[in-house]
Amino acid sequence: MTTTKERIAARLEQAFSENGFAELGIADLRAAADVSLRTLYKHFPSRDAMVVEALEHRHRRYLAHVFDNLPEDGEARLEAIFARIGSWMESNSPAGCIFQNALAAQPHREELKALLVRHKEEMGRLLAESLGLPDCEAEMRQIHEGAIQSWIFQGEEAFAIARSLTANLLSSQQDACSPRSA
Amino acid sequence: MTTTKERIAARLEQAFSENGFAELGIADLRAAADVSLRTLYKHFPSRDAMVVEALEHRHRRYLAHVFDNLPEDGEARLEAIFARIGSWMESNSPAGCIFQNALAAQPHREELKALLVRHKEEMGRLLAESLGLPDCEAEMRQIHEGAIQSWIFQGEEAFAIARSLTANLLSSQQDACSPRSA
DNA sequence: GTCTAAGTAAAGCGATCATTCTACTTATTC
DNA sequence: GAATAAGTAGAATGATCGCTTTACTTAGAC
Repeated sequence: MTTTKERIAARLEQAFSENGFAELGIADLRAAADVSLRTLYKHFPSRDAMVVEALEHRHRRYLAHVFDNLPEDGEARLEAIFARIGSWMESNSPAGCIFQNALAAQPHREELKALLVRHKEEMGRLLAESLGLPDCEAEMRQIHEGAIQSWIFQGEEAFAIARSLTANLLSSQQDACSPRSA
Repeated sequence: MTTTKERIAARLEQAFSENGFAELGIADLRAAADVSLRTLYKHFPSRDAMVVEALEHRHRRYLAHVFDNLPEDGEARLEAIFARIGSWMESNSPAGCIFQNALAAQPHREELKALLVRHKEEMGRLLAESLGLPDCEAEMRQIHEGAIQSWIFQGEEAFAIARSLTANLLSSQQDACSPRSA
């Protein structure tokens, strides 16, 4: 059972991801949510709250898409992860990472920055964990970030490059990943 | 001699980089530019044009900051490049890459996307060239992107990681960089 | 069958938006 | 010293903004 609020959040997420956070007014969001203005404000007290809930919804959906039911084998897993990220961008992110886009629209809102940081940290943690690189969270965070942000101008090639940068990382630092202060 | 238009463009660039592109109205831009409304519109026919000119100004200034008078020695050069990018972010980009932020605010404006692509491609080209990796433009574009976009949540560590990813790239592919379809 | 909760449609609110316009000042040039 | 160009200050415009409110409908629960 999906509640009304969840259904609205899903539609808001999609609307924001397609059009960014600056151009959509309440009238547009209402139309995208396909509810009356009164119902919209009943579940979300303000436009700012709609942004937050859309990001929360996005976070859950992205993690599930990338990490649920990954293959056991290490090499196949590396392959699968970047393939899934690629398919996500293709079908869900025509304008890039919506956490970055939300913060770009309101750079002084600490709440949005906190959501961005939490999202990116969890991605780095799960990526490093999934690939057996427990000491390379920061590296994986950064390769992930480079891949999805480059996708806008690099296209699918971005994920092949991310895979090869990750392979370099695996072969160069099989034991320790930390000596970055060199 | 700097013209009035250049002086205004520089101030608009700074205002946009500090506050993003969604929250600043014409009144704010006028105040940041420190000119009258009439003068502002005399040099820039619309708010959209102000955004474009600010990005053009940014592009020139960033390239000069990163690539002018680099050391000859290869290792020192690698060091210097990421140090300069780091100092740029520190003092010029409190909210991240303004090309990405401008497009995030108006994702359907092809003009802004074209400016972003041109900027990122030129960065990849000059980075690869400077580091003696002529076949690794795409890789350097992506490492650069990962570094500056991670800076928001990763801080200065992002540039140490970018340096080490670049070092991995140098040692793994000293001759050819292209076999990405593996 | 009445009560309550949750929904629709849409008018109204004051504020703010980008842009244009009027009236005036200052500096330079011929 | 008149003409021109480039500047200032700020009022006016009509559209749009986020949000609230009124009036009405629908569907179960007891």
